[in-house]
Amino acid sequence: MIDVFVRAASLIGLPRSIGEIYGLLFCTPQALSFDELVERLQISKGSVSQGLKVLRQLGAVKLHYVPGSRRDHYQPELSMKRLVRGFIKDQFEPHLLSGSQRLDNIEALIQEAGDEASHAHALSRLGTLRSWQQRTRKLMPIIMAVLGGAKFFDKESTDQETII
Amino acid sequence: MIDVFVRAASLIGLPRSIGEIYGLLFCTPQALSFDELVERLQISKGSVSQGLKVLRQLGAVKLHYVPGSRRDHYQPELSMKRLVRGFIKDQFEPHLLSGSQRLDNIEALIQEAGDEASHAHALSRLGTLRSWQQRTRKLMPIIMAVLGGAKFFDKESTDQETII
DNA sequence: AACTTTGTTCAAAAAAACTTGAACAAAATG
DNA sequence: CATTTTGTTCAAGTTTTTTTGAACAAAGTT
Repeated sequence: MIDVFVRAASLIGLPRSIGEIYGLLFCTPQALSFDELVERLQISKGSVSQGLKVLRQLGAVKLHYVPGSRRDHYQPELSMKRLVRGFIKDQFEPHLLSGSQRLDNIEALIQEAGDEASHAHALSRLGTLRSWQQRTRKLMPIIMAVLGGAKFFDKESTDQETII
Repeated sequence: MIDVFVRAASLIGLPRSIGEIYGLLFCTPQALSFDELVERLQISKGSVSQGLKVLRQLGAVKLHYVPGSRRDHYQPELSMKRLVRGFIKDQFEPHLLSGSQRLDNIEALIQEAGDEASHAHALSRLGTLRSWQQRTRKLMPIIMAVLGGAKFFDKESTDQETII
């Protein structure tokens, strides 16, 4: 079963160890401590520390207080919506934001150099990029809405425009 | 501008060279031949060959016949919808399909071993995985619909099957 | 305060991914 | 049919990413 998460992790560009950690937490009934992860997965403390750091950043694991123990215990986030949101916030949004800036820079560069004809083509392609970016932005909230179980697509509102 | 595509490529787990190839095709007004890609990007024939192979598989480039030339010429796919569809078809769907199988295998394993209590927990988590998978499946056509502007979600068919 | 427990950091080692280039195949040309 | 053009394949080299483990910091115990 852990293997499912190792594959999923690699699918979204995360290292094997992170898949293993989340996978074990997902499978295990109780919250697990740092040491238990190291021991049961047979990976180094360094990997577990780094892996948990990333998983916390993504919001994929939560700290869970265990009475009578000084160690941190971890539980997996089980809400798909929150998992996806964490991933998008952490991995996609930064690129989208810096992307806007970069496109503006490119526009400036186009103005500076090049002949008439290539100007026109370059601007046209820049327009394509901008439209892609805009559509990506529009898509995100829709994905979140679908995962959240919101009822956007019922008989009352079948029109796409009202959805976006 | 090519840099934009190099970053985008690495974001979705594709190597730099592929981003460069698509990026150059995207920027250039005319279709480019194999040789022109090698020469203008200063990368090896091997990389260009491999890169074009992947881009063709993804449907991200199209062959473009140039009269009087024996060489293959390439043009970029500019429709975001087709680009995304190609990516999903090639990179996601195989995982989803094999994932279903794998989950069935896991269910069989759960039946075989383990005590009463862990049984219950394992089955519960398996259910979570199945629900994630199902929601992912439902999401794909919605994404396509938003990108394509097709009106899939009318009163007659809100069901996923009719869309695919 | 000295000692133990718990977890982080980071340089070096190991593993994985990517690129190169030479050998090879396929098809057109002379 | 030999030769040239065009593109693919794949083993070896290079680069990048991931993992390890030892040194370190922080905080709790005795």
